[in-house]
Amino acid sequence: MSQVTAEALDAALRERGLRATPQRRSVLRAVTELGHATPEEVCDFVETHSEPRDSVNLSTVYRALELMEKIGVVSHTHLTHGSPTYQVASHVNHLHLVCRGCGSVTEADLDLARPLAAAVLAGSGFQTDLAHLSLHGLCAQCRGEEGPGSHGHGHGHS
Amino acid sequence: MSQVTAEALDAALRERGLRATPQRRSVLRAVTELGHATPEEVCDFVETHSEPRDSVNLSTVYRALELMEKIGVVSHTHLTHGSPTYQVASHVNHLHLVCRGCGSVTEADLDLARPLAAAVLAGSGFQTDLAHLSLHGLCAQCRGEEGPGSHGHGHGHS
DNA sequence: CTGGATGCAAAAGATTTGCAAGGTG
DNA sequence: CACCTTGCAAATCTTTTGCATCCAG
Repeated sequence: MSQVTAEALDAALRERGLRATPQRRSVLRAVTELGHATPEEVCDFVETHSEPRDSVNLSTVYRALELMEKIGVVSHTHLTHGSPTYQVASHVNHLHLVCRGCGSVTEADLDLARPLAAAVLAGSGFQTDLAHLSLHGLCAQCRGEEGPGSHGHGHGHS
Repeated sequence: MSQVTAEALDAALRERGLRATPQRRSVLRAVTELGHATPEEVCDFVETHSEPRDSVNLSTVYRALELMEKIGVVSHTHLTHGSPTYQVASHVNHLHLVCRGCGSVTEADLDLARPLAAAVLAGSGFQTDLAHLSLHGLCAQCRGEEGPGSHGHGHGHS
């Protein structure tokens, strides 16, 4: 399946004696539709796409995200300096390419990383969790702008 | 070069009209000796390994780290949820393997990731910055403990 | 000397926690 | 009905800023 449904969440929760609540479903829906989002973005999304009375408290979002990650429904990655971003687990068979130029996040086939994971496992006995893998660098567009011939860093920019 | 010396820092700074100060050298030394460290760890290290009067203020550490990253002397990675960790740039030919079990950080040869970087570049035009690459997962030891037969975490699936 | 750098304290964010009230099973 | 969840507010932590003072060049 390529989409985590409310029922799936529901089931996963009950399996563990946890409760299926409307807030948790809202959070999951937000993460699903946003693709990848920080706790705050999730909060905003829910607030925007529901009746005012259906908004979810930020701390509840944090708790829901942490819980859903624990039961494997979502996973998180560090895209930038600030907050971590969450994504639905079914969305996890992609590498995340985070551009330090424009901040964009694109995806690539996870299979590309399997050889690396295999090599690391063979060499160090370390089992890579591919769901958390994100590559930082420059997207095609920003590469053009920063120019290949430059001397490197030091371009003032906060 | 396999080690960033105080003189190298000095030079890199002056080249850009910036000033070489004892604080910046202390920070660099801390990062060098610690291998990888958060701003706070750097601060603690300096405080521990110098006369009390030579300690560096935390905000100075933040500023120094940011500056040194900009001029390419150090680079940072997100090892865990919390603070980012910095490492000297010359120390960058390693992959970081971050264990979610014990929190340990070990290293592996960066060359292992070059094929991946090449594939991503070819496929998406995205130029991976290998200096920022870290893999999350379970180290050999923790794999043994969490054991394949355990109830595990979110291996579930969607 | 001059302008960049530092320390300090306060400001701004991000995340967590305690607890009473509310809702799910 | 029992107990997990939520909302809210306060407590923590982390990172950033404003400014007067200090020091490298």
